[in-house]
Amino acid sequence: MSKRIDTSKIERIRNAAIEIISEQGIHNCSVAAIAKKAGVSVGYLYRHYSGKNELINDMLEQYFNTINEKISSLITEKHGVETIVEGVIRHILHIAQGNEAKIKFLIMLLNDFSVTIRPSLTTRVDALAEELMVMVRNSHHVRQDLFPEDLYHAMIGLPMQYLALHYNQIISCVEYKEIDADHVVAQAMNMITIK
Amino acid sequence: MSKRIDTSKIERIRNAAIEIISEQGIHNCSVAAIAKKAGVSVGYLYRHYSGKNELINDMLEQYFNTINEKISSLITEKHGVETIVEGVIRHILHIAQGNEAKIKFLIMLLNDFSVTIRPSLTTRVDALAEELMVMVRNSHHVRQDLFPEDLYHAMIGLPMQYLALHYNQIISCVEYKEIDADHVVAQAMNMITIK
Amino acid sequence: MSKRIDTSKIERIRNAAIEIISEQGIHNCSVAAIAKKAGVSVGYLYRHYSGKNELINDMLEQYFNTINEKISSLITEKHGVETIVEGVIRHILHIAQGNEAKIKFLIMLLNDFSVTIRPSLTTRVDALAEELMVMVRNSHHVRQDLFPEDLYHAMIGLPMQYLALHYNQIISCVEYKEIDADHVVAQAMNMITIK
Amino acid sequence: MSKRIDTSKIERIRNAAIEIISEQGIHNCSVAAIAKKAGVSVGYLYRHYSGKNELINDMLEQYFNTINEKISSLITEKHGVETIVEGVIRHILHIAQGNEAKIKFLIMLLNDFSVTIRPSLTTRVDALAEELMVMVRNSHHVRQDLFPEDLYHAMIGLPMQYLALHYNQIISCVEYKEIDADHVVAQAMNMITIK
DNA sequence: AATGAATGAGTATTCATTCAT
DNA sequence: GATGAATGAATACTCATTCAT
Repeated sequence: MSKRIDTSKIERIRNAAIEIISEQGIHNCSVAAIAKKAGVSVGYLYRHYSGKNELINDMLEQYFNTINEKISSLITEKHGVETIVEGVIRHILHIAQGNEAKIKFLIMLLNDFSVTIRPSLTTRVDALAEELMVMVRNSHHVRQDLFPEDLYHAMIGLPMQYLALHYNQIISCVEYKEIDADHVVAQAMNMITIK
Repeated sequence: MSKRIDTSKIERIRNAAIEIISEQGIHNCSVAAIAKKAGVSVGYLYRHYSGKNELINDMLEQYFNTINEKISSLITEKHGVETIVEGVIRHILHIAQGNEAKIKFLIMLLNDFSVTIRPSLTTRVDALAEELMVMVRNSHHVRQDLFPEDLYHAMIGLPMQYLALHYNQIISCVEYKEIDADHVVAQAMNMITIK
Repeated sequence: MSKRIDTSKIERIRNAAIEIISEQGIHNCSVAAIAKKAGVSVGYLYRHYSGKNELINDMLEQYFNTINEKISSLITEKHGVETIVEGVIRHILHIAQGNEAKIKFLIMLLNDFSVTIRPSLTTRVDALAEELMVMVRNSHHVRQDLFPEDLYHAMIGLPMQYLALHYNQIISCVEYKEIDADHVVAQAMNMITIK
Repeated sequence: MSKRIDTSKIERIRNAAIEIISEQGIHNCSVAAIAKKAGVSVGYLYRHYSGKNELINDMLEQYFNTINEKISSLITEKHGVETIVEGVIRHILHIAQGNEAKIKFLIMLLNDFSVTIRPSLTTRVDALAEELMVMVRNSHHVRQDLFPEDLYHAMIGLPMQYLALHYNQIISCVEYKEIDADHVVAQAMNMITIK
């Protein structure tokens, strides 16, 4: 083996970070704790990230980009807006089933206004939103008064909202029920399609 | 005046706290900074709250309860579900205009899963949800397949989502546009009313 | 007793700092070690100094100023240049006898060019130098080609040089001999008086 | 060429080290920074020096020895004490003009009492001092009450003192003036010659 | 009751040193 | 021989909490 960056270590760092953050919040998540959980030295972490902030921002960008890639691939596959929205919602709920921490991390960070989102991420989201808006204009079943943000809410905000409620339990009756993907998709459709 | 707890001091503490937290996040908000901004001694703060956590939880409960009270009063006024949903949305967006920090604080805390929501709050929300569900069942215009959480999302989650996007700027084009309350209300209606 | 800044604690911090620094150097002198040696908490230290740098700079200024004050008082007492130079030399050697660490600290700091000397200190030294230069011009026994820096070297640099050699032992034969104040004074006189 | 230690690399390491140390102090000079500036791997550095301390001590010895060699060669050339003292002073000031870092490094280290000077250096200095003292005893123009340390101060301490004041700017008026070698030599002569 | 001085555990980050390649 | 990735102890500094006044 040549001396090469051990990607599994980086992966372990990321996993450790989202697990700790999703359970204990950004504050209460120390670099030392991440390193320990990842089975990596603190110094190693700092050789790959310039600091805690960069690590978190990188992860936010990377994980959000998995959603962006899903959107991208659905666009490439020539699906219609409705199918794309449905696909993204199911994708997000699917991730949540396999890796609760990942989605918790995303929801927490997107709603922590002390975190500054990188321009590179915004740019990418903007570009996708624009592509989708073009499709909207060519679609008969989709409301024509939609804004890019409406698509964002239908595809991403809505499923995340359902998940957040599931996690924070502010309505207790939701507790152990699985989230019904069909139901969330139906609500999203209500938001974007013509009655 | 009798020797009573000086509510104005408590109020100042709360206001100082949400302002600092909404701007800099929970972890960059020190108790000393809150006390200083509130013009109160650190010791005073600790005589009324057992610690930083209790202060934050108290505030979360109190501020969320202003929304609950709005719902309660609308129910008392014998409005229908749709009117209530609309009223709550407009209420939230109205608060946001007058006191951005308050809503930012609520959004941040409701999406920080390291914060444990007090049973007393959950109980209250559950009770209101149940009352609303009863109204749903008696309403012809409202979907009968709704769950309590759907009402929550329509009334509270949705406007907060619009605000969050406004604050975190993950779609940049939303930047300086004011949030259109009518549009948010319309989307909420799409979610809960029969087409 | 009223709540007042405990000056003895500050004094203990300073003493701890010069002792550690004079023995182990600026690097190798940690804030924690200073606090521990002073019998004070780290937090206490930080309530009085904005950081390690400020502490060190403050001490440098304060200790150098004890020399400045000596010069000042000798000027006020209407002594001639030669008497002043002699007085300052004896003062420095006297301090060294009672508190080796203090002088070691001063010598180390004045010769560590990574330490930036505060303008307030420079200003004071400049002013005293100017006063002395006026006296020089009115004195018949003193060389007229002297620069302010020559006075500095005669009064301060020279005794400190003798002490430094005593401490660093680069000439071993000096080792246990006491520094002969008369000898140092004589050398200083050779530098400033007319043959 | 045979497999021999690559002296140019060692030289580069030393040059890198004094440059960084003279600008930023010992404690802000990391081994990694030295190696990088020298274009050498950290591991290479450690194959030749047992650690940072040894590197610094070696450099101190080597650079101080360039002065010793100057003294030695002047002795060999049969110069008198006065000529030797003058020669050394001019040598030091000359080095300072061409390589400020080298002299700064020497001054800093000689006045940092946490640095232990190696016996090998002390021995050499003592030997030279003894040789010079013999010359002193045979010279009519030179004071007979001089100690070895007086010679040290006249030759080495004094010019370094002038340079230190130039670097630390504790008297600001010295700022941009070049150091006048003749003046320093004259002061040294005042210290060692009979009036 | 009210204050804010004092504490010290906890944090992010750096860097001398080692050692597998 | 050379390298530089990896380590983890050490450091400056912060801040929730306590308690004497």
